[in-house]
This record gives sequence, structure tokens and C-alpha cells, in this order.
Amino acid sequence: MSQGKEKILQTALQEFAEKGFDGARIDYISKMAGVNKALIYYHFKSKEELFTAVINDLFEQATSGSIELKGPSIQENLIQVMEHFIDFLHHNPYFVKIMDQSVAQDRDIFQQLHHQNFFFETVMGMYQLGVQTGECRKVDHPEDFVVSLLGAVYFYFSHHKAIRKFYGTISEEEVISIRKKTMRDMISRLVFS
Amino acid sequence: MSQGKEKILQTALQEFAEKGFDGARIDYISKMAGVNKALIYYHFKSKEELFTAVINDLFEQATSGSIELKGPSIQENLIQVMEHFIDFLHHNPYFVKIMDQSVAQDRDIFQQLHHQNFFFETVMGMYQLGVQTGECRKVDHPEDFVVSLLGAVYFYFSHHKAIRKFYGTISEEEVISIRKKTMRDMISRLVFS
DNA sequence: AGAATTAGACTAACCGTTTAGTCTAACTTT
DNA sequence: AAAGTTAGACTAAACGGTTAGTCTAATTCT
Repeated sequence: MSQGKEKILQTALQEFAEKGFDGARIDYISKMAGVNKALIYYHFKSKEELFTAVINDLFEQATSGSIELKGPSIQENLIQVMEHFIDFLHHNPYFVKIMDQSVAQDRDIFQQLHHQNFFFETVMGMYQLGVQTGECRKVDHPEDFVVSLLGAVYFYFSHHKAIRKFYGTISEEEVISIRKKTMRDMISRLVFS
Repeated sequence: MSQGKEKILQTALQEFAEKGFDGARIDYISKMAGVNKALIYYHFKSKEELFTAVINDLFEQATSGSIELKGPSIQENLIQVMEHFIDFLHHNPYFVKIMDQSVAQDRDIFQQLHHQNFFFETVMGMYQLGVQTGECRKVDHPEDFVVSLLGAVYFYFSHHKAIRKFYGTISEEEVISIRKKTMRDMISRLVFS
């Protein structure tokens, strides 16, 4: 990939994440990327297509470093996945912002994205395996159970701006470590009886 | 409040919720409200002020029917609050959408909104009371614990479009009832040991 | 040589905002 | 009661800034 195209994608990611699709400005992207506006239209045929490219890029990164499940037990694996998820959200704030904005508006892309289900299906699969082996407690509605767990992980990051103040002045790394501990606790209390 | 102004606010709520601030169109609002565009500027001095008015309206409704805590125990009260929260989110999808979009972009209003902390402080207060009376298990980081609980409740609604498919073809009312059951379970397993 | 990139002027459409004025019902004056 | 006045609700039409997208001709990588 050419240097300019890469810079455009990087900058566009930030701009779309911060302003949303409608708030984002092509002129601003080209300026911040240090690139002529025409170059954007040389590589992408429209703002919409640029957005799609940004999203696809993002999901590629999000799902590429997929998790190696090597824990000795389902419990270990589940906790490992959760921590991986937390780290990922921590290090990819743009991912969260763009996701939320694009889900709130129903941008076309999100109907097609199969990546969207990645985390759900991973956790769901592990949980159901655990139920089979008898290692996990059986609940009436596993899908709702998993959704709730994912929500417990995700919410802090998606509403970071509004929520962060409840944690006081500690560093973000400390918050992340607290988050992991809380989620470990929740999982062991909920998944295993 | 005049008939026109009310219609404008109603319509604007929908438009802002669906398209976000930048995506919303004054032309479209006036058309849908069956009102001349200039009337919007007669009642509100700008798009921004219209948005603010919509938000304030929304929060007034959101926090007006506040919860009577009359359960015999903290456990009952906590579950009651959660169910109230679930019902509220279920019946006010626009609230969720507008919240998410406005949090994702950092619209000014949200820095000032004290309503924003309403649910957090309610649940947090109840939990801490429970810890004092010894009815609730003590956790290391109550704020993170409460945030996780709220996230578990909220996530389904904020990402409804993307998540709903995991529940199959059952009616929305059934999903809500499942959600309540799951959250009752989670609370009793997590808050009380 | 061919792909990538620049400069910057240009357009067409869109969209928030303004202006100047209408309509109506109530209220006041004569 | 007729005439004058006011205030609030509302409208038609235009104004003017903004912005996605284009065009062209020249230049620089690889």
C-alpha cells in the first residue's frame, strides 16, 4: 500500500471516530494527512467508500491477532478472552467510537459485517463447550447471558468520557487492571457455580 | 407550549436519534413536523439550541417518574431499580440512541448534564448502603462493579440492531422478560454471596 | 514508463440561517 | 361597536457559507 493511502486511512479513522460520518470533513482529513484532497479521490471513489475502507481495515486489525486458547480449563480460557477483549478496547479507542456511532445510525456496512459477531461467537462457543463438559453452570438463556457479560466489559469503554470520573484520579492502566479483576470475579461467580 | 413547537420537538427527537446531530436535517424536521422551516428558528435560535431543548426534554421525562424504593430488602430494591431501568430503556429507544451518539461525539451538553449520573448514583448508593448493613458482599472496587452491572443492562439496548439476531424470532416482550431474569440472576449471584 | 502525488481553481448541491411579511385572536381606544 | 394596536404563531423565498467531488496540467517517486 502506498504511503499516501496509508496516511489517509489513518487520519480518516481518527476523523470518523471523533466526528462520525456526517461530521467528518474530507478537507480536514486531507489537511491533517498532509495530502492533497484529490489524492483521496484518486484512491477512494467517495466519502462513503473511504469510510467503508476504514471500517474494513479496523476490523481486519481487530480480528487478526486472534486469541490462542491454551488455558488448561474453560474458566482460564474465558478469562483470557475477556482480558484480551479489555486490552483490545483499551488500545483501540477509535474502534469503540466508530462502532458506537455506526451502530446508532444504521450505516449499511454494519448489516453486512460478519466480523461484528466475532466476540459474541467466540465467547458463546466457549461457554457452550463448558456446559457440555459440565464445567460451566447451565443457564436458561445463554445468548442473553453472554450479551450481558460482553456489555459489562464493553460499557466502560464505550461511555468512557461520561464514566471515567467515577474512578477518581488513578491512572488509566490502574483502571484497566481493576476492570480485569472485576471481570474475572464476575466470570468465576457467574459461569461456575 | 404551542402546537407547532411541540411537534417540532417530537420530530426533532426522532431525527436526532436516528441521524445524529450532524446527520439530522432541519429541512427534514420541518417537513415531517408539517411546519415551515422558519418556525423552527422562531422557537429556537439555532440547530444547536434545538438539540439542547430536545435533550433537556428527554432527560426531564427520563428522571421524572423516579423510582419508589419500597422493597423489604436491599436485594429487592436493587432488582426493582434494574427492572425499572430495563423497562425505561425498552420504552425509550430514542433516549438510548441519542445518548450513545452524543457520548461518542463529545457534545458540550453532556459535560453539564447532572442527570447523566442518575442511574449510577442510585445503584451505587443502594449498594453501599447494603454493604454497611452487611446485606451485600463487599467488593474491592464498587464503582467498577456498578459500572459493569449497568453495562450488562444497557448493552443490549444500545446495540440492539446488531445484537437482536442472537435471540431468534421471539417477541421483544419475551426478550425483555429474559433480560430481567438474567439480570435478577446476575445481581443475586454477584451482590449477595 | 507508469503509478503516485501535488497545486489549486472550480462546481453543484446542500443546508443552516435570515428576512420580510401574513394571519389571527385578543386587547385597547375612541 | 368600530377602529386601531399588539403579540404570538407562522410562512415563502432567498441568502450565503460550506462541502463533497471534479478537472487539469505538472511533478515526483519506484
